[in-house]
Amino acid sequence: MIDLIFPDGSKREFEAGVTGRQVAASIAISLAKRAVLIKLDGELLDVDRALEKGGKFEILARDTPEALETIRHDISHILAEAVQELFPGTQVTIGPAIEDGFYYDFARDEPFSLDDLVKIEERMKQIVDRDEPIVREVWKRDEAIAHFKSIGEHYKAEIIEGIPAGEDVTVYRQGQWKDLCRGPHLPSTKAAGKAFKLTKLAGAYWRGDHRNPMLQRIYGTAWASEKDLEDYLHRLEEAEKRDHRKIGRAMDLFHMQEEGKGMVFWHDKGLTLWRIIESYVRRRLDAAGYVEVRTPQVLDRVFWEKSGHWEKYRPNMFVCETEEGEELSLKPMNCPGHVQIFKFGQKSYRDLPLRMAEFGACHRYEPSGALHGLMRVRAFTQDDAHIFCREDQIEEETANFIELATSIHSDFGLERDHIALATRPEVRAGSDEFWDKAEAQMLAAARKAGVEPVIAEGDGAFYAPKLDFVLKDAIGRTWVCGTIQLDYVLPERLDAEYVGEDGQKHRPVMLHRAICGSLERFIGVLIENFAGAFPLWLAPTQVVVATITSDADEFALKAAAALRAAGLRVETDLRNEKINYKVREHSLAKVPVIAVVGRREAEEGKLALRRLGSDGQQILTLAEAANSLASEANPPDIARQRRASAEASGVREPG
RNA sequence: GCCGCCUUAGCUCAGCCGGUAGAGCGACGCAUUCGUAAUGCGUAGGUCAGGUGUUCGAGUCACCUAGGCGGCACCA
Repeated sequence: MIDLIFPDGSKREFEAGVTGRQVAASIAISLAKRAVLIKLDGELLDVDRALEKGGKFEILARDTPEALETIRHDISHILAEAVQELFPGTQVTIGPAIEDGFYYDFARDEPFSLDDLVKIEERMKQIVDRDEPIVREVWKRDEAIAHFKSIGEHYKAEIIEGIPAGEDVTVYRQGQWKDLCRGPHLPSTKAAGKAFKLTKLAGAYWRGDHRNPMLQRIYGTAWASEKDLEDYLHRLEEAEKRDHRKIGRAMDLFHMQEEGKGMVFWHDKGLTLWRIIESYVRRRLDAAGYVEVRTPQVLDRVFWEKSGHWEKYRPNMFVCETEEGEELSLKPMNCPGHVQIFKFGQKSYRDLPLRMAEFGACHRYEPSGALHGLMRVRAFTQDDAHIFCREDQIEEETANFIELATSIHSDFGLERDHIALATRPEVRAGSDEFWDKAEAQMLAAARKAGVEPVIAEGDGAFYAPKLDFVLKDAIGRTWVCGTIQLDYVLPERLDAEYVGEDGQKHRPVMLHRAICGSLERFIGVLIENFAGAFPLWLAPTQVVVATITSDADEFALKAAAALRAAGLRVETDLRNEKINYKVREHSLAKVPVIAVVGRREAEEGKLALRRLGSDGQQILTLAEAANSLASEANPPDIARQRRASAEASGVREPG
């Protein structure tokens, strides 16, 4: 007999060998019908699996997250079955559930086509209709290897060969088709449902290693219901509309072209956005006690040899030669330059922490396949800084940085999803003791700032752990913006030192940190976050003064001048077009405020303000409009200052 | 870099079985002065990404190159 403990805490005895479905039936027939999986002591099992031991027991229906993942996994198997039916000779490899769906990797000489995808999808639906029972079988490891080899499934055989000898393996059978799989699965192909769609064809290396052969991966999405599927496809469409490459062109922010792969041509509107961001960040850094520097763009090879980049990073560096035979490299990063400034003259412990910032233009030769709009480029500007400090200052500096970065991200409307602590990678410099210490320091600093980081195992830089800021945008997608990395290595390599209280020379520690990451990428993220509809303080064009008739031209020009004098970025639209047309055009261009001027406004000296996304209007005098828009257009840090000083002066006032 | 797909007017896209280039938007011109998301008419605009080949004939077929897109690998 075995004891099963139900979620409500009640306990019941069952015969050993009872199945989840039988247990469910003992409670209610309807429950047995709905049951697709069970959970025993946290482990997911097939609903028809004979239970050999007792424990905490839960019956899962189709609408649970666990079932959804299993549905996706089932459908990847159905995909593999369909592919092998339609394309005999294709070898299967692996096919897991992933976020929003699943994929399956196949080995086949002939590439699949998009038309094949349609056929495969039809066949998959037939397999679901066939209602093939999905049955778990336990095989001897060696028999399984022999079996899969005999049917020409060499990748499968290789996978099983990785399983320790003597262990049994499980094989799931659906109809005539079998696959090595740990499970669990739903009871039959019908249970997987038809709320799925094959989405893309892609290449992927066997076992994720570029030295291995390339397989063909078929991606799909799968959901518990048709409605969820539709919602997902709709979300995809919405995300596509936000694509920064599309919006960047539509809003005339930037462009890229063939001759400058991975390089951005910033147009005036895009650069306006850039300048706003840069000056905002610069103000925040000034206020946080940073100094700003600028270091050379191109430096002699000798320099990079000393820093270690020539050896480690050479393939990613843009190198050039001069007539005189010098070999130079564009800087791929700013750190070695900053160390030179630190080393210039003598530094004392009194100078620490020294927070050295640079909006540093860097060039990296990224593989062509990695380039992606503004998100991954070859020429970019980091909002970089290095904090030179003593070891006992690491914690406080890191905690302060977390606060600063958090505040800046939230000013840009980006919510934090989590902070990741990236720990020691497999290939690394330094002893385990060093890593224990460094990881503990970063963890303590995060906690000091009130943050519990999510551990990202093995994601650290080769020289030290780091904290990465994972932000969430308006539609829930996450982006990594901002990082802080602890570095004991570079100060050592480049021989940076300061004189301590004891009069002796000491090695400083370096904290590499960025808040936006690269300005290019950050602007890309902002474009997608706001779908181009920037808040007033960021909008490249804040106000368009649009006339209804040419009688209002003179006043419109006067109004535009007055708004500009109040510090706003203003354009005029005096074209001989209907106001409907102008409103539509500027709305599509995501201009936050359209100031409409007709004969009436011109006579009364007023503006009719129309906000993007609303059809109401606000009639204000020119002076009122200039005042209220100008104050609304203040960057968040300046707005806070104004509020604070207003409050301070308010306190002093009597009464 | 690797696998697959794509590249036609400024933009978005049609173009069948190979027969010599189309639309909408935009631009420009004219008319229109019209109160909150598209006024009408007209005009111009193309070495069909580049190259080589097959063919009487190539936007269309084949091959090569480049760029883009989707993944993979990469992102010290």
